[in-house]
Amino acid sequence: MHVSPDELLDALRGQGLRITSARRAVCSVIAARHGQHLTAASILAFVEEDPEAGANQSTVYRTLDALEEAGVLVHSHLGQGPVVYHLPSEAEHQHVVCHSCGATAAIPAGDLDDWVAKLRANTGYEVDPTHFAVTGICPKCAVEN
Amino acid sequence: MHVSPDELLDALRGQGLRITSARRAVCSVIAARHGQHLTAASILAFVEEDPEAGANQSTVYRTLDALEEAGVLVHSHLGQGPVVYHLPSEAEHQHVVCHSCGATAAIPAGDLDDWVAKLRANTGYEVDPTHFAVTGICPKCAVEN
DNA sequence: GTATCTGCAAAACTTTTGCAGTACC
DNA sequence: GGTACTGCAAAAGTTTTGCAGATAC
Repeated sequence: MHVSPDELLDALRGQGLRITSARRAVCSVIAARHGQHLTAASILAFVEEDPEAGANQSTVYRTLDALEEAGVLVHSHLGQGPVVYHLPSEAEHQHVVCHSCGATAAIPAGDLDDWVAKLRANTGYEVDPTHFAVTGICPKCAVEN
Repeated sequence: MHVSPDELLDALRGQGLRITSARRAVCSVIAARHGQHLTAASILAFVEEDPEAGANQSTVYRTLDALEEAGVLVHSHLGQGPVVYHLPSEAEHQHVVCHSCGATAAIPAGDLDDWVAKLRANTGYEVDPTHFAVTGICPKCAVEN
């Protein structure tokens, strides 16, 4: 449930990467907003808010890539918009996006375990069903139309 | 299995839209390449190949939107790249994209029917699992790593 | 005749890249 | 000290938009 910036930084260190103030700032933002959907743009905005940290857009993207490479961050595609980043522990859910109102909901990913196993058996593919959202119509919009 | 350009054009007419040479050209391309994954860029390229038709990029996008609005075309997100367009009858499958080599495979969508029903019962969402692809590792890349 | 459509060009949006300078280890 | 990292600015790739002129009905 808790993730400290240090755990993220350690993961970078573990890859032989250097610890810089920009990376510290990005990791702090991610750890502090644990559980939220963060886009690269929002991470950049939070980082820029901190007067004594700050990081450039490209540095943010490069840091996010490094964190994914280190296995302590994952991203999901929610729709046509930008990618959102999560800590892997939060990835154990699937996103549903209403294509009418844009609302998103989280649904358990465990329901798909059987399907994933079947797919592995039938096709050899090992899939991650949470990487992309699923579109649909939310109950509210279904009633209205 | 067969879709004629006229069926697509009729759908546009049904929405009170006008039939123009640009729309005719786009519909012909889509009907002719039935079963293929078409991006807006490839549709544009095919349309431009026809010396006596032709359409501008923005017209192609606007026509694709109109066809989706009319319910005779759908699009799927295969990954980070551009969106691909299908006729709805072809949408009854799910795409798996290997995040290592980029290969895509089609898998039956019917396997997800139970999950879709469960989701409807539990959350009220009516989802379309085929709109987004699923990422995974293909058997070949799994062996190599 | 008139509302709709088209082409053009430019912008919007997200992400990537090249390069010269800076900072970590 | 040397390699890795950063910032900047520009580009890349896809999609959208504004607007003046053309076209379908």
